[in-house]
Amino acid sequence: MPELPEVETTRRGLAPLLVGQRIRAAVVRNRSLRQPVPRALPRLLAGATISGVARRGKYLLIDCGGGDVSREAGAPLRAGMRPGESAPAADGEMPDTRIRTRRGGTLILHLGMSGRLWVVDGATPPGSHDHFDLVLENGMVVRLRDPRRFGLVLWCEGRVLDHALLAGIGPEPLDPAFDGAALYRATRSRSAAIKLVLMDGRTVAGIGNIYANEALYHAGINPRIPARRVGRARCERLVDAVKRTLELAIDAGGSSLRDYVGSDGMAGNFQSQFMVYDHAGGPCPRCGTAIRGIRQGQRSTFYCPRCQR
DNA sequence: CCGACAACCTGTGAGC
DNA sequence: TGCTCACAGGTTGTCG
Repeated sequence: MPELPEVETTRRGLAPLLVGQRIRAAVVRNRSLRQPVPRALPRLLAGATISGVARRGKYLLIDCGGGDVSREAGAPLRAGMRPGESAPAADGEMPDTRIRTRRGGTLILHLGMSGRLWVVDGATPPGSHDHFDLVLENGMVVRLRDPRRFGLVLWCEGRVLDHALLAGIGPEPLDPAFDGAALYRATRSRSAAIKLVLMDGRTVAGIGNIYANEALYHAGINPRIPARRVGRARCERLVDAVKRTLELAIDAGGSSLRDYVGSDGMAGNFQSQFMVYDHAGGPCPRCGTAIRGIRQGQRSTFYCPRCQR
């Protein structure tokens, strides 16, 4: 499910619901994801205000930097205290401004192979693979479901783009800085197949198996060609195809995000526009030749042997 | 530096 | 029906 278009679709769905909201609690039911969910996460998140929902590659970044100035950091909400109400300062003392300004940080989420974020109400019982909840003061719950547990839930203080997991990622594919010249430069030393290099996050962020297959089809490039042998003009074409494919998929709401923000949420339907992915043996939409299915780097590759040279 | 491969984990569908 | 196997949208680490 989650490649860049699905993560972006999720981001766009969540952002208007989350930005400006205060987090009441974080619930961790299973810490064993790709990396252990930090033990301190519930403490760090409780009381934080969400100031933004961003994306880098396939990582979702929930900015909790909005200072929590209405109650003392670390102090639990007292029973009966209304959300947003200030805790009274200890008798006679001035409130300590140091602890009233939250340090802030970013919640880093990755959906792995099988992760999804849902918005449910607080009464919805969690399923067996619902590992993490973000409970908002307004009662909404953002729930992470990830059966295979290749996903991530991490916390980062300071500049999140410098985080070890993000620092080495290549340019955003939809950024103007990712152009034919950039891809050409990045591939000169790469003898691996162009499809594998395209899926390598250091080359460009967020291109997974589906969209690597689709973009190479649209560009008319054989996925097995060594990257360094893809010339200037073909790099231009490939970048155009990557951008066009991703934008179309985002417009379609991703490839299979169903009900991710409740029962009336968007249902992505980009699957219906796949030209080659999962179409082995079927006819090429352009020339009718049978789509070929092969293995590259332990992933399935699909291409038209006639249209892609 | 590069590339090939295994590993992490659960669910699903095909074939017997 | 039930078993076994291959494979699934991602990433990281190890080895040669």
